[in-house]
Amino acid sequence: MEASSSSPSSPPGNADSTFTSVKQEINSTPSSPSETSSPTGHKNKEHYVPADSNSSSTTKSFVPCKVCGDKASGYHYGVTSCEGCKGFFRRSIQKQIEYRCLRDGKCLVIRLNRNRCQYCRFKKCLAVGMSRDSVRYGRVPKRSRERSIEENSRVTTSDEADQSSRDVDAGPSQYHNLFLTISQAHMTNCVYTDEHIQNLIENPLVFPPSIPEENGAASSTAESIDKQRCWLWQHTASRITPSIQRLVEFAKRVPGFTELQQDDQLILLKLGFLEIWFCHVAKMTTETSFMFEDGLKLSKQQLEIMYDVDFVNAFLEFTRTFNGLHVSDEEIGLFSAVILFTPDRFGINDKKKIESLQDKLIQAMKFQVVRKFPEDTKIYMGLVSKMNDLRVLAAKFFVHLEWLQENWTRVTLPPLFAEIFDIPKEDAQ
Amino acid sequence: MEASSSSPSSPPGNADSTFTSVKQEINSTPSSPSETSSPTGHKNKEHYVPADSNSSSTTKSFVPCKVCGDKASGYHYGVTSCEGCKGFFRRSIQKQIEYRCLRDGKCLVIRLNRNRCQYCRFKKCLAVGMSRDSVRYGRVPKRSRERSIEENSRVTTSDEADQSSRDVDAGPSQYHNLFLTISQAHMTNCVYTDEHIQNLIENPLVFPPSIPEENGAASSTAESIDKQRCWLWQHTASRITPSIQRLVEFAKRVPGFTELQQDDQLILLKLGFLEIWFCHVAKMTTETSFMFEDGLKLSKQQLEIMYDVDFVNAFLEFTRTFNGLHVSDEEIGLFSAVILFTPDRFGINDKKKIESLQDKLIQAMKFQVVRKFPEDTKIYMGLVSKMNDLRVLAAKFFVHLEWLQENWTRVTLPPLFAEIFDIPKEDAQ
DNA sequence: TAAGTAGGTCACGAGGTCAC
DNA sequence: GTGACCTCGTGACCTACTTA
Repeated sequence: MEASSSSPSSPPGNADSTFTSVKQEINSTPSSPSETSSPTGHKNKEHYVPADSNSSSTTKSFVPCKVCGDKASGYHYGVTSCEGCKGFFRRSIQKQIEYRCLRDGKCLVIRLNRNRCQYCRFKKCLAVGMSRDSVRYGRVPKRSRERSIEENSRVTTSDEADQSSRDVDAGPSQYHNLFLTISQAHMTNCVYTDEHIQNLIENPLVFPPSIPEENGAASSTAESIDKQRCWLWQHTASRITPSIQRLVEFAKRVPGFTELQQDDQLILLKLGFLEIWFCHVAKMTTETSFMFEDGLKLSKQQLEIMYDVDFVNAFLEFTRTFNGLHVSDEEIGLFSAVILFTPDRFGINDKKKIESLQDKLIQAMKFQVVRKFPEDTKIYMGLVSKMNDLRVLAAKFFVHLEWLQENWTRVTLPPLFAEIFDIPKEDAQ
Repeated sequence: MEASSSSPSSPPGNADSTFTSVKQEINSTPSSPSETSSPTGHKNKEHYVPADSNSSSTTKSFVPCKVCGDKASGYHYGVTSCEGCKGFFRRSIQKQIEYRCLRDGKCLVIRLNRNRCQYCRFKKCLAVGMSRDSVRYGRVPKRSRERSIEENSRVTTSDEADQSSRDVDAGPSQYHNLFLTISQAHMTNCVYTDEHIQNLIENPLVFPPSIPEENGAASSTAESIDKQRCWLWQHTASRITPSIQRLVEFAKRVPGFTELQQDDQLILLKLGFLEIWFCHVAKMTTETSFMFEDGLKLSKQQLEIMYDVDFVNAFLEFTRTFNGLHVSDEEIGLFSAVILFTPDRFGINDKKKIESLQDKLIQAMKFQVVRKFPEDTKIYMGLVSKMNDLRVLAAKFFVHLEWLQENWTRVTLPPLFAEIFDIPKEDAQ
């Protein structure tokens, strides 16, 4: 029950011979960021491969736009950016348009909403260093390779094009940059954001006729309970798996992650996923029910069938207190990154590096939260204390996985899901 | 307080054993001119070392393109020029393209904007003497060395290859050439130009939570004031330092500077920097605030914490009147050169030479300003009178440096900053 | 032969276009 | 107004050629 102990899940050990699905996720570029939820239908020039992808992974290297996180088409006005932001910036400076923000001038600019506020989009363009002065004509010098590598490992969004003076200052503005980068990565990849869930259509899970429903009080046979459990896990697994994929995409955009050795990347993802997922789905949870990203709703009773009363109570208690902190989506993103970079996961090699990265993230989170509520460090402290709760909760969850590890033949599990939770697979050759 | 007296700063004395950072700045070629602010990513052939750097300094010899000031790659079409201008000129004469200027045909051609007006770029190419007739093939004769030296000391931009008829005229056109050379150097290196600052994102400095803000009137403890002062100097120093570097780059491109003995170069930079910096940042200053090149904004109250009411008032008064002269960026550049070549700085050896160089600069400035407003010598006189104000202002600033000289352990100061303001350093071996 | 440049090459990005 | 696609100018490198 002590939080500092490592997760009960089995260590990845020889990470080279296993976890093929997770590795695939890490190494392959996503078809498009969250293409699942929005069809922008990219067909950009594929020639923009600045890093040449020798940075431990990412073979095809998806390069995000510094402004909105969409797929960058090249280096425009001094900044790696997409066709959209390039065109928008060009029009803005050509016509010298004055924009105005209808809100507080702090809109988060991501692909999904980049057209909602021109003021904040243009502001972001400038913030990341777009400028007519920074245009680069002609062939790219060979050192672009080194530059992109170095750029990747730098823990900041500021492009190499902008004033070095900004780099001198390792303080607040760096933290804010880090916050923006991670917010963007989170908002692009997570589907449990306020925006995504506001228009959900509830869809309570009902058992099929083949599985007798326990509407009475007494008639619950052990057999029907077991069938229900299968049914519940089936649905749960198919909905957890996309979240794993998205976490991988998120992780790849957290500065420093792709520079870790691949074994460590795997361990962080494998042992961090659940804790992060709990944070994301907290807002989907009420006293009596839990809802997935697609509106599928499980009642508290159904949850208790899957797990047990003890876990469900612990889970509901966590979500209740976590929701009580009133953390914004952006902050949840930053917090997710902090959890991801937990240095003392079992089996980690380069603990030091992860520790220092987490340190930066924690500083950024502290800075962000304290800036928002200067009078009140309660939220920051609350988040920190939640890190322990999450470990405990995840440990409890892992216990219930034992049922799956025994009954894996009765549920069709996506490979990625099976791998991350150490569940045997069909083709165990 | 008398303007003719030397600055209270300690004289450089044995310049050989100290000021290593400043010397490094002087002697080393910049990775690229103002690469800090723009990533044109140069990696030209390094073999272009025409002067072989025996001119007192410049060991690696950055040679600017006569057309745009970018790093020259050699001698093309009779002119020391960069790959860009070489290719541009070749294409222009090959295709016999007729260009047109969308403005008044007087665009300043510097690296940052050389692609914005082909007409003015081509005009500049011709003006500096580019021609198909002037091509030089094959190995460079030994006399190149003498030529480069002579070329450097000549106070003109006109290349040695161009029509000698132009050289006969030592009057107005020479001043205009000097003006163009210095404008180019200034626009390339200074970040406080209109173009750079037009799209700044304001970023008011806020004290971190660890430093209690004095929002009330009475509760300002001496201790918190002191902490605030540290914080303010920290930010200021990290932003002043790049300006010092840029001034060195600027100075190296003012005709005659690199021919001075190194001790004199150091003294001019050391004692001239502040005055020049005040001129550059004047436009960033309003009645109530001051802004750095990256948008970081200090309130008048914060300035008064750093310095005192007297200095802040003097500074604001200077900026107010200086801004009232409505001097253009190019003219600020020329004025900066005039201030740089102040002959009566403490410790100067070759006063005569500096005097004669400053004389030329003053003539050029007068010529330039009077040409612009023929009916009105007020601006010229205004500038001249500002030279005294600047000395007084700098003297007042130096007094406040005493605080830093005592508290240097509490602020992390860049070596260059520490050196130019005589602040003790960690490794005082 | 060695040093050094004109001209060619082609990866790239600015700016324009137009269906949406 | 937006952004996928297009055209064309740009300039980092390269080769061929010139001259000491």
